[in-house]
Amino acid sequence: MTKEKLLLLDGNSLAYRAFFALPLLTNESGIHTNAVYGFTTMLQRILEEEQPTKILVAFDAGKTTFRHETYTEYKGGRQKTPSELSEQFPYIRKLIDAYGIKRYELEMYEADDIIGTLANEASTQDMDVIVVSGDRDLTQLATEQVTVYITKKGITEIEKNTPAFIAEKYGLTPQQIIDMKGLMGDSSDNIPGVPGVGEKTAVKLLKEHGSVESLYAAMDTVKASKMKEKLVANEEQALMSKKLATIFTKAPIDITLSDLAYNGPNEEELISVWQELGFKSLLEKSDFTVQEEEQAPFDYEILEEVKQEHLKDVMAVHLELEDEHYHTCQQLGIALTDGAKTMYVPFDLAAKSDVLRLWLEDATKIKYMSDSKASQAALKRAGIRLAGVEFDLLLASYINNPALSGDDVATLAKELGYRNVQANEAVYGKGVKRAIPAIDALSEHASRKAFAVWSLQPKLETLLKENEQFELYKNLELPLASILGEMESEGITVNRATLEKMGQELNDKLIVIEQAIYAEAGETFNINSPKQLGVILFDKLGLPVIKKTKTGYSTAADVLEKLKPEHAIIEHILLYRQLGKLQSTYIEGLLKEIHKEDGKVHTRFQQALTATGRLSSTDPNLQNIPIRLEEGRKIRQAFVPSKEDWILFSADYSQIELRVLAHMSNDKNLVEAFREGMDVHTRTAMDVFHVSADEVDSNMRRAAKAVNFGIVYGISDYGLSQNLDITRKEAATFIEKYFASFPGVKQYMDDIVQDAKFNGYVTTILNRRRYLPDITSSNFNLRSFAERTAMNTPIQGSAADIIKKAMIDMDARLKKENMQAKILLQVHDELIFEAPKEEIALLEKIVPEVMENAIELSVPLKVDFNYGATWYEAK
DNA sequence: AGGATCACG
DNA sequence: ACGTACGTGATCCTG
Repeated sequence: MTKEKLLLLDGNSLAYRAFFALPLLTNESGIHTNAVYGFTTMLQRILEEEQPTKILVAFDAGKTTFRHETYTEYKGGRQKTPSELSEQFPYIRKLIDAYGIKRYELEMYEADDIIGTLANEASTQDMDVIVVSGDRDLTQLATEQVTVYITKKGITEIEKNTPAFIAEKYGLTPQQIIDMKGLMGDSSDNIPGVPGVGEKTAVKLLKEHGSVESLYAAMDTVKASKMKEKLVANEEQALMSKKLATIFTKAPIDITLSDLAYNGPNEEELISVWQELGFKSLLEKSDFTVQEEEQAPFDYEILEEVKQEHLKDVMAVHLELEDEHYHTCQQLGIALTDGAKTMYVPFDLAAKSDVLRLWLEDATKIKYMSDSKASQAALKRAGIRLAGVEFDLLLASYINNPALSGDDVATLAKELGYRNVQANEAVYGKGVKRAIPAIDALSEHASRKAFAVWSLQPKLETLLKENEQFELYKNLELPLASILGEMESEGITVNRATLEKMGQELNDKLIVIEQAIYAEAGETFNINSPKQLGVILFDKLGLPVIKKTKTGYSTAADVLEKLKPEHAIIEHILLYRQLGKLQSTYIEGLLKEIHKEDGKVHTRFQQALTATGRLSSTDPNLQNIPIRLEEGRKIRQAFVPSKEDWILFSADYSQIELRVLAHMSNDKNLVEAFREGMDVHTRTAMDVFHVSADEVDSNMRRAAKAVNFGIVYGISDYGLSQNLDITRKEAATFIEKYFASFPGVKQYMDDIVQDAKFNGYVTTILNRRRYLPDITSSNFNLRSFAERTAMNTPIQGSAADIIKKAMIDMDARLKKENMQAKILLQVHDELIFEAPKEEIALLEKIVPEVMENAIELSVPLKVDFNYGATWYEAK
């Protein structure tokens, strides 16, 4: 075994050094990063050069230490730590944790004392010790075993203080460094020493007498001089100074050397911290991404025929797909494992195997999978109706922590410390080099995934149960996955001809507007380029600059809206933008997504993506089809039922988020408003403006509505002022009046932020969690954002819980009633169905009934509905 | 690849 | 005093 090497870092001192050595760097979110950056580069270098086996970073704990008992002025008169530095300490701690390095601080003691104590302890064992600090005092710890590294010139150079080095430099032993300081003092720590004695004198005296004590013992022999008078006059002060400068090596620490083992960084975590801080150069230099995981050998078999004996009652199953577009991509193969034997079946064989198909369709045969919805949809295309999924790694991992990104098995597994599976990128390649690998690599990759799912199932279920989230996962998300899969596979019919006709008309209009803009600008340019547009508007036409972005002038709609009276071009640009958006995103974009085979679009609902528990929709996104402006709303005319004499039926929750807020805050006034079936915005206006219901005009209601939105988002006066285009002060008054009228809401908002600070997370009605690590950040921006999130997430997330539950109940009810009606889409607070006309009456009864009773709140839920021959008409 | 913009709830 | 509304996805431009 190689000799142990202990690295002891003086966290505070190194952070200070780095801070003052480097210019004030900031990252994208405006946090200063120079101290963290300097600290990191220094740490990287030392790790590389020294290869320590144990590490500790020590920090100073509080302001007072035991030294203050000796001398209350200790470290007095110091400049307060600059806020640009103090805001970096949380990141330094985060970084150290990501490295897997232990850190420690102790009340009443300084980092020096922790380091001294551990260095001392290590010296009793056969261990090399390296101490790193920016503070020269630490050199007193140097021995044959302990080398003290002191940073020089900021942090770029290091001076290695061994006893020999110190002897050469000062002619003193390391212990005499303390005496030296006792005599000369230290202005930065406010240690007085003997006035008039500097380094030279101190060294000379110590060479002659050995120590402060012996110097005073031998004072009689010293020749009378000014210096002697000073020494005599300050004897007590010299002895006290020495005492203050002495590092205490018997601090009552409760860690031992064996706690300090260093096993390398948690790469995921480190990369994420570096990304957060914007350390691009370090990310590029690091070999983390290219580093191949050392793969343990893996045993599996490629089947040439699937036999009954291969298939067990409980197995992990992985359907390997060509890419994430599971409605269109090629299915490559199926891997199966029962933990003992792992098998791979090429998909062409699987598709032909009745044995395998029957097993996959058998709900009593239990399957553990990851992203079962993707598999369900891709199998359906091959005529296989997947059933019996009892575990889904993707969903379990998402419920456990929705912040974790990755959706492939390797990423999910790695987050749980399981590494015997490769990233898709490593097997398929990326960018233009991406290709389906040969059968041996492909089959092993898929097999390892199945095995990973098998291995992680117990662990995740335990984690979920510990957090009381197993119900949410098993009874909500898992069955929902199957329903969403059916919705996606069913798809919604889009009338190509309708879109193409709209596209033609739009195109004609766009050409006219484009010419008008060029004429008004006096030249042609790319209207879609904010940069070029900015030059035209603000430089050439000299319009007033209202807002700027990072990259230049802002030309966003709210800015242009204010510029409307200034120039005729503005209106044209706004119209060009509006129509251009419709053309590119909703006409051309949607046309590209229509499947030739069935004339439908098949979106993918991302079920494990949002931080709040909502779904999202991609390829195409069917959750942001225009509705607010009439021109855009017409796009909905292209969405039609799949069969003749069918209709589209749309049902949406009225004010679900405010109802959730009423329920959770239990605010008397808000609860009463909903129980009495009042218009909540009108009610808010009455309270805020102190008027009666019939005195509320449209402007008052509009303002009240904005306040209600603000409340849901985690209000700020600035945000509200921007939204309503009023002054901050006026906005603040609104908020004040709102809270006076709805004190329960105010109480809830305060409580939820407190809860989040205490727990580190917030929860929804069905116990969905969102962690908010920034809630205790010293960075104002980050903390404020986390606070607003703490207020908003339980509301948005609980609304998501409710509609998800409604979808499950709805699916069951449609089956129970033997209906042909199908749920096609979910748009956060709205469900869209298609059904034969004959079922309209029944839908009108059961849809609101099921949705309104999905979850019982202390206020009623209300559902509005409509139907028609197109989505446009179902309003 | 990231920013700006804009579509939705 | 600090600088903002919460949650998404698609398209276009630019470096």
